[in-house]
Amino acid sequence: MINFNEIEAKWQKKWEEDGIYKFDPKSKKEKYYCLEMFSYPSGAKLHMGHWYNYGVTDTFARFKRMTGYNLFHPMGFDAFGLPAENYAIKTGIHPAISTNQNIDTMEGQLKRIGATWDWDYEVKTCNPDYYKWTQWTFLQLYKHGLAYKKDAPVNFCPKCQTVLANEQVIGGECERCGSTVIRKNMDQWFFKITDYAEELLQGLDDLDWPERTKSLQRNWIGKSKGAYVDFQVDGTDKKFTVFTTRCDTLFGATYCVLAPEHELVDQITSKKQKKAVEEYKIAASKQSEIERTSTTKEKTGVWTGAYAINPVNDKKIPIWISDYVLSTYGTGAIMAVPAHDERDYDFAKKFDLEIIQVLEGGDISKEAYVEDGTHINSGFLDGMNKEDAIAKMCEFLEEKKIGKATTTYKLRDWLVSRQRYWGAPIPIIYCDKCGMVPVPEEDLPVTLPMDAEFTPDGESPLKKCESFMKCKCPKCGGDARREADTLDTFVCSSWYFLRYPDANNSKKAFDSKIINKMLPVDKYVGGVEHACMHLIYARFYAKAFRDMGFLNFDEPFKSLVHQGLILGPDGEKMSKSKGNTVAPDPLVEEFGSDVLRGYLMFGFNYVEGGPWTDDGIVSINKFYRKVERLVESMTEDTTRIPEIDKVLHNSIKCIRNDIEKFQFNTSMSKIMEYSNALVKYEEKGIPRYYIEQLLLILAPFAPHITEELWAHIGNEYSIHNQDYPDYDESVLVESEKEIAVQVNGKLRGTVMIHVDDSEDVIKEKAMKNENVAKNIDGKEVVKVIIIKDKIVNIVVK
RNA sequence: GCAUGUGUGGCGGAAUGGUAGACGCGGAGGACUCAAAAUCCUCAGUAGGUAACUAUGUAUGGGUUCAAGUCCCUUCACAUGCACCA
Repeated sequence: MINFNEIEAKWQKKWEEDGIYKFDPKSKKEKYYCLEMFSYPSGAKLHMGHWYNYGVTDTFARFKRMTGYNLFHPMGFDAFGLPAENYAIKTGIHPAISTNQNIDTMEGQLKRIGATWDWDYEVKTCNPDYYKWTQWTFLQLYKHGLAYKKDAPVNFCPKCQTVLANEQVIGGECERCGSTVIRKNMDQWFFKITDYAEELLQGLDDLDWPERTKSLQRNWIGKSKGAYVDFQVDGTDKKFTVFTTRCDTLFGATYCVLAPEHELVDQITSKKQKKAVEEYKIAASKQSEIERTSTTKEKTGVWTGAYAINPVNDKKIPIWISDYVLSTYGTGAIMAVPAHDERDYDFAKKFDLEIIQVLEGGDISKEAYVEDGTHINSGFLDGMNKEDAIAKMCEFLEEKKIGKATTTYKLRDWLVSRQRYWGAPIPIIYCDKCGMVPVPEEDLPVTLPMDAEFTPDGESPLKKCESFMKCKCPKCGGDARREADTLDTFVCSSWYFLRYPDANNSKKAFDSKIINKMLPVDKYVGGVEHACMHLIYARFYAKAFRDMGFLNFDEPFKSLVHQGLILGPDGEKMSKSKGNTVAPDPLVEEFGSDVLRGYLMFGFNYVEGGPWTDDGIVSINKFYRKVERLVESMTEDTTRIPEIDKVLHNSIKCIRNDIEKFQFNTSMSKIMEYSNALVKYEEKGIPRYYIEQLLLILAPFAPHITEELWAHIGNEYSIHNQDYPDYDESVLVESEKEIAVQVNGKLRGTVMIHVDDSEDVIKEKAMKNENVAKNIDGKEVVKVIIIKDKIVNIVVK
């Protein structure tokens, strides 16, 4: 019996020495860029999720390799970030040291998977030779007006002591530590991702991505078509603009609401209302985001004492402020149509404001009518449906120059400043004379100092590091200060897939000629949790750098797959606190890497995942032992066995088809079917050809075992350089076939038919079947449906 | 509330509108063995029947079709995301 661990170590060493998986840029074969999301070296250990992601995807990569592609399959580390820094704060070990230690351990563990990664192209984002180019990408965005600094209300996590991107705030809480995020005004760097909102949305349609992920991104981008409408404040020359998706209901607008933060509030508030308004504003600002946006909360608000003029009927309508209007969406001001909007209805009822019905239907004395209906009480819109009324109203507004059709997005610009140490410094210099000056490209990288004090206190750690902060202005040469914030780690990971194919280029971030040939990534595999962060940022980067002329493509990931989640044996998410984690390492020790990989492929639907079972892995072990036994029964007989040929070719056909769909479980089951067919001939001995085919079809699934057995039967190294078996359709054509016979759609029997049988013959055979005859006896045959090779359905009355 | 996805044996999970439950785990029976392990063979959705077979069955209720796990509509449950988004 083979000792799986021994042979795995042996072959891994040999593969590495021979460099058999090294990418050949000069190859004539078509490239295939297979990429897993790179790993974050926070914990020192690889977990089951890594194995599931990397081990299984490697089988796919190997299959591509054996089917004639020039495989490019790199791996690297997303090495900057908070966890490493927090770990450092706790232990006192410098993040540079702990991160590199973690990377070393993880590399060792990754290598035990026996994957086809080409480590020559490895990328570590915390190395200066990488973040130099991250900084370069920042400068390009800056140069093209896509990076800007702004004093703005931002999400601040009091525990992590840093600002967060919108994408990192989950339900008002910090994505990392769960603290309640507070809002704070700070001077921050942003990337103008909103410039690409429409393109990011449109581009989704053509991507081979899971529907769920596309829907998450669509949702996040949050396109909404509507109109701006200007309202004059009565008795003044001031006006404000509202955003509405239903400008057709303007005749039903009986009041307006401004967000408490709206700039006009102070200017229009009457003396009498001043105190109430001030108090309300203070109360609103004290609330956390969660309290403020709770849907169950009762409506609150205060009248400003001012009136606006409804532009369609010149009616005076009161202007209120309320926290149910958000300053961050639309214009921070709304027109309220209480008859047809639930929120406005609640508000109007509470404060006894007028309600005018402008759409037919419902009973507005009880609740808001939010369905569609014919317009009433709406002047020139009366009798129209929604679409016509919206069009007509937009026309009216534009003609009168008091509004226009527009589109808004929920997507905000990407906030990239972080008041943390372990990240790429932002390459900007502040000079008293010249102002804000970008670091010249030739001065990159702006090196992260190793001796900074990084205990967080709300200030950027780098600010306290004089040796870092002090510099000369690149323009005038005078004394200047550096930007003390670092870049969000998502910036580092927004372009790493562009670096890989040209990873060792010391002159440029990447050579466009190479990148344009090697990208887009053909298959990208990773967790769904990145749907609205990494995956949207990376798309933005590709589009921005296309517009700068660096790239000739704009969608970095043509085809995307999310692996499911491997749960604990109890069906719950694995977690240390629940004590239900299953670590891969001991399993590799016990069964070997091929067996673990095998179970991960066979035991789950890849995109769904599911609970771990120990029995499952044992079954794969059993299966590979069976393969070993079959190999032992090999003979040099050269005869062919038609019965086995049929199973073999069918299996190959199914596997080739299923692997493309990431259906490793069914692929494995087809290999099992084939080996079951061989078992029948085990005692007589199995001809060499069938054993070789077995090893070849299994090779991407169990790379070490098949390599060993391939050598064992005296074949030339390496099995992984062989072509993957193909099938012959003609072998699959059967002269005789059993098909089902139904009577009125119910199965009543089966009959053997011959390929040459005419429909009449098939019909006759079907009718003659004993049980079928019994079921149609005494009834009138209305119709006989014959689907060749599949089924006969006899319809009787 | 909105969006997306999921719902199939004891379990993991299969099924281009065409014989539901492939493959595997677990289970029962048998072969080999002094015995066990390993291995091999057979059985198995559920109910009834010795059996042939019959009924029933893919969350729910309806529909389209000669034929529905699959397509359409209703309801329910679970998961994920967004959420006072005007």
